[in-house]
Amino acid sequence: MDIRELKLFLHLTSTLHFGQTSRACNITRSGLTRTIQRLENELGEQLFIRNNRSVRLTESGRLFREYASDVVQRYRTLQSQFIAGTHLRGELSLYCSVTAILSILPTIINKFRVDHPDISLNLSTGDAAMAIAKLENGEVDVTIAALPEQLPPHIVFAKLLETPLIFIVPRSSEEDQPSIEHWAQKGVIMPERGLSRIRCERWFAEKRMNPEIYSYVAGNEALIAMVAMGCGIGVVPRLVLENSPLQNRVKTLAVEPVLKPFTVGLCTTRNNHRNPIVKAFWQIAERESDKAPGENDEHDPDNK
Amino acid sequence: MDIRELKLFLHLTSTLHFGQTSRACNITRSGLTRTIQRLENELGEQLFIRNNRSVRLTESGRLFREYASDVVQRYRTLQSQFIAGTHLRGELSLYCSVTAILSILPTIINKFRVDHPDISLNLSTGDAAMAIAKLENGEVDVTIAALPEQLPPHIVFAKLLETPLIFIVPRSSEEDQPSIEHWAQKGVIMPERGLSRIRCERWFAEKRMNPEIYSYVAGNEALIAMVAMGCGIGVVPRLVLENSPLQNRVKTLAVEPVLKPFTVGLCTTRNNHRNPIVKAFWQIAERESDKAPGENDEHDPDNK
DNA sequence: ATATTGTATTGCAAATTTTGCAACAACAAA
DNA sequence: TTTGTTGTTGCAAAATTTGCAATACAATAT
Repeated sequence: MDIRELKLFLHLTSTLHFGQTSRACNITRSGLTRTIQRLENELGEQLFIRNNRSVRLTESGRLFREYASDVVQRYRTLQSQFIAGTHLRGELSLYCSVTAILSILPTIINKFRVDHPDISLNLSTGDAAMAIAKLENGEVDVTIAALPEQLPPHIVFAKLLETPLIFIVPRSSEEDQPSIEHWAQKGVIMPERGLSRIRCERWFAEKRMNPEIYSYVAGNEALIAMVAMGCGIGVVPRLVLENSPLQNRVKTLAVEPVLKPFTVGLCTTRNNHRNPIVKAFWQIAERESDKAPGENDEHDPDNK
Repeated sequence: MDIRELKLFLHLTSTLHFGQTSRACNITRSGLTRTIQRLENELGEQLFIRNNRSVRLTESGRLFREYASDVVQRYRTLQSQFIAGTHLRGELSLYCSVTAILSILPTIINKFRVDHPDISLNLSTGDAAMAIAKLENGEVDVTIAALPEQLPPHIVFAKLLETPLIFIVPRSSEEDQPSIEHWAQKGVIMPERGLSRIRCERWFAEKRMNPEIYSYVAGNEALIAMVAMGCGIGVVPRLVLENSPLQNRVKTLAVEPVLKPFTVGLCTTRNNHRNPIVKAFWQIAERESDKAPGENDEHDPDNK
């Protein structure tokens, strides 16, 4: 019964929906089921009354929610106390994907600079695919980037937000032919590499489509530009599109099923995670993302 | 970072001694070391400054002690709330060894009867060696008895107190010949079976002594009587001796090393542990034993 | 100096627990 | 009936925790 499990429980009490909570907290549905079963077992009390159609909190569940919420709150306080004890001074190097910079980063950094004026931030940006490598060879302390398909075991990850991956087409195109099949024949602008590419290819593969690749480009901005110019259809995180100067030159295309969304979060190595400066940053980031949950969960046919 | 680990940490903050805490909490020293390391790792804060000679709480440790103590306290409250919710009514069957009856049981039962007047208690006593079996075949709900050498995995145990196992000899014996060797030659009154017998035999084996067995007896009272009558030397839990009407007819013999003490505690099956009536009893028992820690830890060369 | 004792830690393998995937079961909607 | 959604479970892989034995280290005794 650790903090993580309490958080899972709390989230479930708010959604009353295993699927939603499991997606929001990046755990499998079965994992969540097992966690709840474990809690119920340890407490010897049923927390939820549930069948496959509805989930309801029991009276014991309500008592336990009070408890869990108190403990989580108390734990946050403890962590602040740890940090408050020492005046931090030094340097923190961050590596971020563009998606990250456009969303949660400004809020975090503002707060961080106020709380820790004597820590100088060293921010670099680049391909999210490099993030883990940069952590591993010690080039940076923390990264904010999309959660990769496979996370190495010695890396700690904390989700900050999620943003859907969407198809975009030129705005000026014929209104009467919005089908994916049509566009896939005309040409696809494919990301040179990275998660979007993997997800995009997998999506076409699952649809058993064999799209015409018009070109490979590196960087989401470049991709949007290509699409805006009418070269074909492309895939970008919605967050990037919303912040692009070209956003009104393209329009999104609804597809079924949706692509697996991007999960953006903090990453660091287990070792770094103990560094007080990193801890301070981590804590602020988590707190800020809790405040502004941004775009969360929704849809995911096979639940990751 | 679950309740058990917090309790271990709290105990260690009070003893500042890994050996003592590990013995008191029935865990190996290495297990305790690992637990503390785990906590420190998860928090990213050093909790104790320690070398092989001294253990000192750090500032972070003090903060964490506050936290741990709050959480443990809050957890107790939660459990009371669970129980307070329903008025319990029914039956609870208990099986106790004599050692248990003589020590903690009266306190527990008094409290229990006040808190749960509508639960009728069904108390039976007998050989501690039968305790586990009686749980397994469902004859009783809970037992209070000495911790056996090997605890089956589906049995839950909660330590209540510890009492040393001591050698006793007739009081009227010659004062000038207190050596074990001498007595071992004169004759040993051996328990017919059970833990005392195992411990006693092991003790002689480790000393490479081959004592003369005068007789085998069943039951500690019988054993004390035999010793009092001058038939030889024997072994009993101190708690039993202290409550024996014959206690001034025998005297204890200090030996080196001491025998491994008896650990008396609650036992039930995992299943029973979820039963509300059992939970109620369990909770009161734990609370009462915390209040009156009785005779705790002390000596144990090779740490169990 | 050197042995001895008491104490915390660590290597290692065994035991236990947790996890994820895939299959399943239950129920509702089409 | 079929289809889709949702929570649960069997099973095996992965990760964690545990205990034992060995080690490391400091203080005391020899």
